[in-house]
Amino acid sequence: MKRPPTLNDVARVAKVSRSLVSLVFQDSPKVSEEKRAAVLKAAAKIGYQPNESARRLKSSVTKTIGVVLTDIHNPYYGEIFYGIENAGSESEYKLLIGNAGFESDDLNQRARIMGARQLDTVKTVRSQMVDGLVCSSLRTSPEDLFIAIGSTPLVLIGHSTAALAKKYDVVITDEQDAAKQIIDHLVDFGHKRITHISGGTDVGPAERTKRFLAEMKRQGLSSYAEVIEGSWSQEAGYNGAEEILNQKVLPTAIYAANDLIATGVLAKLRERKIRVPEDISVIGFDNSMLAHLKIADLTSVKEPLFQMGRTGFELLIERIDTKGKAFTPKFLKIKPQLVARSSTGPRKKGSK
Amino acid sequence: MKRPPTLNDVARVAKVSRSLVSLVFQDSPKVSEEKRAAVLKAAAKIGYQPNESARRLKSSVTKTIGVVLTDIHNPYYGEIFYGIENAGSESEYKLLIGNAGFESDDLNQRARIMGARQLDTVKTVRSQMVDGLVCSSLRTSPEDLFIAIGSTPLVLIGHSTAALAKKYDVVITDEQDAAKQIIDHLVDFGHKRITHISGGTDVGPAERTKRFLAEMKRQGLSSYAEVIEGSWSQEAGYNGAEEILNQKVLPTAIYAANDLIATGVLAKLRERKIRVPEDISVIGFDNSMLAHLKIADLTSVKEPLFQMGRTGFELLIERIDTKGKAFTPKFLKIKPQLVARSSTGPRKKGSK
DNA sequence: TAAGGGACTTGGAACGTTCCAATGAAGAAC
DNA sequence: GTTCTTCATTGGAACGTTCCAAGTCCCTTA
Repeated sequence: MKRPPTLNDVARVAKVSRSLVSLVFQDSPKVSEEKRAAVLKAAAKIGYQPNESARRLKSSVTKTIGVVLTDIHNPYYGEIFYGIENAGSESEYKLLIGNAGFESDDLNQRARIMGARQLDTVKTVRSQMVDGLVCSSLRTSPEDLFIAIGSTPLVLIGHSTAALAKKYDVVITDEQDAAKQIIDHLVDFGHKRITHISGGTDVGPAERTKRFLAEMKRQGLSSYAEVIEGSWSQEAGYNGAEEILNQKVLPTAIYAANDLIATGVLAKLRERKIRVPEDISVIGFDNSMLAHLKIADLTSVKEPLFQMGRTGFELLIERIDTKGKAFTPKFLKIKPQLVARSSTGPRKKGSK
Repeated sequence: MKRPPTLNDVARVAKVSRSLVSLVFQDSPKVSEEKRAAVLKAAAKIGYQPNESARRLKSSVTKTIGVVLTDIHNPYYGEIFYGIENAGSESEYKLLIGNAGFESDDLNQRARIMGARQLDTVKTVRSQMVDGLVCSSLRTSPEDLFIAIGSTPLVLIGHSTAALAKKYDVVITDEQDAAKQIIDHLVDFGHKRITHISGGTDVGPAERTKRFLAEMKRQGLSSYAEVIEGSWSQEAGYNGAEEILNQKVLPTAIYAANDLIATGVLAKLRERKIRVPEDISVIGFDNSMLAHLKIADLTSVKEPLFQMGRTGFELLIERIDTKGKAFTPKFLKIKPQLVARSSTGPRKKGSK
């Protein structure tokens, strides 16, 4: 059970000093080509791999960024991570991933448990000596976070509070612009009577509902706006659509708070033989793979998750490079993008 | 710009020795309650967090398992990770995640690039001093892997080759049983003429096709079996279904190599006003969220990914605990589970 | 021929832990 | 009252790296 080879082993084989080997692996320009080749050859021969832990321990700068994801299982965070990794691969930084766990469907539980687990994950990742941290949708209390994070630079993606935004950079979706694009798209098709099926009363979905109402008001359509409270599930869409269809005056368009809800709406409409988009237009949110499905072909709004990941990473690097200097935290809103498909179309003639 | 507090800082504040503080954080039983409380209090006061890098460096046993995922972005690996994490949280081990990148849609590229990136990731993760490694769907060459991995215990999940299975434990889906369950399910409904739309010619999908044909043969239905070559996309299903519908004699059931392909099939059948399951039964594979959708409601086979993750982790721990002893690598096949929904039903009367 | 300088190379002292062997203090046994 | 045992506590030596200051070598230059 021999231990893995170390710098010393390489040095012995290559007949040079420990320090020289270290320099070679740091890509230092002050090593002669001759020695460099000898070292590399010796390293390959005995299968040497630098010990990352030792490296981290010694140097104050580790060229490593910690990424705290809320739920690897969830494609939403996967997409954000995609953006982070994409920016990361263009830089000299390595990424260290920490997963906070798995989001429960029970929303009350979610906030409570996730907050604690996220905090643990932040601590764990930070204890590995990273130069900075990117966290997605953190829900910990600000005080706990301040202590856990110390002076390590931090960027938040996708969720924030006033207390956090005061100290750290934040990158989030521009929800106002999303609502504007959605309502504009429907209004362009002549729609007025629009019903929103919400994702619930949690902070995120509530914000979405609020923006919907604000945008309808801006368009002078307040009296046509209606909201049905739901949840992030297809059942919410299915039941919500049922409720809508039982009304005397039907809306001509339904805006579901996410794609999953929208598929529930489609299922109900299909069951009732109501044509989409001829009778009713349906619009979703996320532009997830569900929207892409030919059996759904859903108009949807693409949250700029990839872009948010990229921007978050870049912001962090900037913060690391200027560490120590005073700064005003940035609060960036990234604009989403509406993707039109066949589930939306002109308002049915004769409808009110 | 002060550095984070260390053991020494805690020791100074608590007025004890460095070693004592270390013992407290290792939950050693030989520390008096009195001192333990004092240390913990001091640590909380100055916000001490053990430095994981230093810890890893010193101890030969790190109680950390490295997990190499092929593509965090992909729910398939997410589900495997879920199982690993679930087993991990019950143990005393921490998890360190490495992501090999993102699978390209181009299958040729995929194998080549992914192999290299996976190898890098394995090296990176191993360089952090982990006690063992769990890897999902590795596609590296065995020789490279042997060198990169050294004597670190390793378990492979989801994919393997003869050369790898000779040295390492492997956990994979029981594809034969999956084929059996699918054909049994359809035969029970009276189906004979069954067409398979494959996922392509890569190792994984080819295996699935092979199992389909073998199972049809076992049932004495070889002459009714047909295979249409496709890919992991809804277009493959859409076009495959088109091809099927242009035939003189239609199959009474279509077995799509995964759920995404199956949704393409559904889209085409719906377009042609062919009823599912009354006219043709459709069955998918993965039991992904697509199968759950009310607009698809697809009978599908659930790959035991969660279970595979769990089993893989447990196997690894076993291997670590008996490290140094000779062993015969295990090759475990986990049985999948068929989930019947409304896309399959009795064979249409009068069809051949 | 000696001094100066550039280009490489090297030893030694950290980094924050763990672990071993050694210490001291207290009680138990003689 | 001495010796033995047990227990909690401690100092010191690693672990594999990096980084600094200090070489060494060889080539210029006066």
